[in-house]
Amino acid sequence: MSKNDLIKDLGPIAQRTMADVVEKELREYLKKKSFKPGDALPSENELAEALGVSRNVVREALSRLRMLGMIETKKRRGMILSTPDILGSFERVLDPLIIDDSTLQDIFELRLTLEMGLADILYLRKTKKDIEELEAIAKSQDPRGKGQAFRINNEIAFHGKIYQMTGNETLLRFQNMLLPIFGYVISLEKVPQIGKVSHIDLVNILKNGSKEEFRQGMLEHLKPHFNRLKK
Amino acid sequence: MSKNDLIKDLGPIAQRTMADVVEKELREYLKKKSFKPGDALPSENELAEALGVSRNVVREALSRLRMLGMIETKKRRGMILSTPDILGSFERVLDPLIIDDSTLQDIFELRLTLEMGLADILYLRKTKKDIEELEAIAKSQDPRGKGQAFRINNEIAFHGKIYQMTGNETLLRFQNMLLPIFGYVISLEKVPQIGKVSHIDLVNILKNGSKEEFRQGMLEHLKPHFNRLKK
DNA sequence: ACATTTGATATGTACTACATAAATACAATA
DNA sequence: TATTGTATTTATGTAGTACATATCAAATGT
Repeated sequence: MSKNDLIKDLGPIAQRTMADVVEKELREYLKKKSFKPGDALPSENELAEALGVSRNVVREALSRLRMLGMIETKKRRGMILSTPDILGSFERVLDPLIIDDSTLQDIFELRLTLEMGLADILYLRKTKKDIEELEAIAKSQDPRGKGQAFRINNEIAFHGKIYQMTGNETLLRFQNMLLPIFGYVISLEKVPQIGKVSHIDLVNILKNGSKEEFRQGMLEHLKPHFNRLKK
Repeated sequence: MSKNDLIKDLGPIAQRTMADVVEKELREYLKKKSFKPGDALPSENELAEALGVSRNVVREALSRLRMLGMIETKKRRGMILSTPDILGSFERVLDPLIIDDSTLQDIFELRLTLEMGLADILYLRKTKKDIEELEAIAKSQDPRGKGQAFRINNEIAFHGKIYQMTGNETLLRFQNMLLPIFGYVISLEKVPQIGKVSHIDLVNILKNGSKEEFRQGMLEHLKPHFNRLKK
């Protein structure tokens, strides 16, 4: 039996450190006690004693929760529970360089999916003012091209504006975080492909067209990217 | 001048601890050195000395990176860089109870957006076998209802299967993580609303209908949720 | 050549010590 | 009385030491 087979069957034993255990323990503790944001937590010493570990270990666990924004600490005042920024932790990890190819591809598709699903909420919330701003962005795009950098920035501005028009702050931030990865995957292609439907076309649809037309237009706009997908 | 005005003008000073700084420093270090997964890192002592902080602080920072899956540590062997599970950290924070209402609403909309955007990739990858499995799930739903719990589980199974059919592992996991929040927001409503298009209808469209028909069907299916959205 | 022992090394954990910030109480002053 | 200054206490932030443990590598023995 080869070593690889063994690894596959057994796998490495995930040896958890005390910090891992304490982190989990604390998380469950917070949940069980149903603390609300702003509530005070026991002191580090109390936690250490209660858990039977050194204050060191407790601090490592707390450091993690602090990074996630689940708790805030103030000197003397102690620690208080707070509402985490759910995308904050995401942001830290989202670097094309450290993510494996398969996941990169998945995220690429995730963004395409979002883009295609936006129409309904977009049509619910779009305002005249927003459309005008979007139009300004679309028109600032010189058809003869001002170089690669400008084109990419314009692309980002346009699609970013669309997300912003949904009025969904989380969605906007999320897509902003996905951008580097999207850009990275695209950059792997040699020849930049451009869809038949331009930004200006999309703006015009937004002005006069229906949701379905917009969705169809977006699909055409993103066609080169969809064509890239593997079956 | 009122206290609130003062807070608005000045705001609290965000005091960063050494662990915060070191975490950032290490992250940039890893990036700059362009380490690849598997590469060995300097020891804790070396890092502490180089940064001019105690090993304690370094460990708190490393503990965070370890939680994110960016590094793995083995005794004596030292630390190695690894590819983080991008959704892992997300999972930790995604609890309806600790997320503020506005973000909950955003995530609710995010899932609706995904659902509406799935059609293209779904039609690219769907197989006959998958559709049969989906049909089995849809048919297991007794129209007279077997109680709330069953209905919810069936709902989850059906939509989960659709995500799985896209062949996008990240997307599937992502939606699984969004489920509790989706469920939570729905549970706030008194009367459960059901769309005109049923699961079985959707399966039939998948069998014979076009992408656009599917999207329209999904919209009808999710209509009650869309109606809930605020303009 | 192979098995065993030994030593060195990096992480994991514990403990101590002290600086620092902040809340509280209390005294002092206008 | 209200504000300001001072002292005390307390919890976090940081440093440092010590040691257990696992593991790699080299030395040793058969």
